[in-house]
Amino acid sequence: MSHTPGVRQAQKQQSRRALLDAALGLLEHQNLSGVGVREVTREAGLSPAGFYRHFRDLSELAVVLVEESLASLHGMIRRVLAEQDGSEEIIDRSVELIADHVREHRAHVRFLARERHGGVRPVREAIAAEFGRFADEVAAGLAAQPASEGWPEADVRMLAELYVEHMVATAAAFLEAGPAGEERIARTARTQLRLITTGRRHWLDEG
Amino acid sequence: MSHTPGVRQAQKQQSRRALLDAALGLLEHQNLSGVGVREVTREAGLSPAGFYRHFRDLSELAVVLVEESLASLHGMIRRVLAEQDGSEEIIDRSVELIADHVREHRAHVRFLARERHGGVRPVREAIAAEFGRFADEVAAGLAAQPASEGWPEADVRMLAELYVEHMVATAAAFLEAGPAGEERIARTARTQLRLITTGRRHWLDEG
DNA sequence: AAAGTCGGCAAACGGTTGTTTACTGAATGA
DNA sequence: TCATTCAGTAAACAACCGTTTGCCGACTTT
Repeated sequence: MSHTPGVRQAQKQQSRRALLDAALGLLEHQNLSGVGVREVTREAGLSPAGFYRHFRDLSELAVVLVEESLASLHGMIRRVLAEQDGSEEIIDRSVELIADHVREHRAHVRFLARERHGGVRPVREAIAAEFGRFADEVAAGLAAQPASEGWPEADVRMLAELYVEHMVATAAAFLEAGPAGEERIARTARTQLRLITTGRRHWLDEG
Repeated sequence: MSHTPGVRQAQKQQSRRALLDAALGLLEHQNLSGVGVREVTREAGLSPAGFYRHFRDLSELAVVLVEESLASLHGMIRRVLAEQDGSEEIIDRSVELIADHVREHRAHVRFLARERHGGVRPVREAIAAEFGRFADEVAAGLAAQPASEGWPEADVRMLAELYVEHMVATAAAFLEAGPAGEERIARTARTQLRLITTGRRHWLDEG
């Protein structure tokens, strides 16, 4: 096989992917500050030096992981917002979606929860930035709902942030709980969402 | 000086304190998985071997730090709950207390936020256990308030967990924000608390 | 077919690490 | 006073670490 352009690039991408996957796997049980270049390359089946053909740094690799992790989360939030209003069913469905997401992307969620306040500045900032965009999107979705009529923009934004924060907390709780405690977490999360929604319905009545 | 019993113990406690303080200092900018025994002893002014006269492990030391960190937080929550009900002023005061606490115990708060989902199992579990006790205390405080009359115990508990989660999130946000963005964080936190409180007031009206 | 590009490798660099060992000397109790 | 305890030490251990170097050989372009 030769003279077919793109083989080189494809092989390189494959190694790159192997590095990213290996790192994500290791990060499920360790901190970013706890994994090393050698460890990652060992797991990926490369030589230590090979790492530097792809990333300058482990934190550079981690920033890529951040983007990938939140891309999948983004898809989820879009599905939630597509449905109508703050009704009872949409709450059940949201929590179920979060649970599914944690089951399917356990490593990504762990990584985000772990490094959100972790010791590596650039990674922390990347996560914060993505979460910000995330809240923007939620805010836009909320603003489009009838329940938000007459709401000041700032209030919509703070509600969005509250929802995002709650979603992250719920996802983290799912992570920690075994399949046994899953239902308990879900029930609590649903009730909390119902309470927040109650507050939302009566927000303009007072103050 | 001699023959005065207790000198030995006192000196040992002093070294122990030095180790704990050194570790806490280092943990302000690094992950627990990122600091080493040698690094801590160097900072504390001990020889590496000296560490093992006090702790078996770095994670054993960290668990002690967890307890110390939450002891100070405990004092804070007691002050908040001592005041009356979910009125407007108590919300302002709570957020102000959180801000103060972060200013005064920055290292402790950083440590908790960082290791809450960190890579060291025993530390994670210690933090989770303490946060649980914490929520218990908040729940007890809430149950004693008139606003909780007629509430099922489970609902009080979930409200307590929501408050605790929100408090932790707020504290973490204060950490990340420079003194400039502090007021923005505080304003958002206050509004969110007001919304939750609104939900609380109308909780029994529906559903 | 020849020349160039470049991803991956082995090896070496100087440095770090956690932990154990045998020891010293001051605080202790008899 | 004398024997004992024990916090702290220096030194050594083998095992790692991140990063750079020079090189090879398969892909790519001309």
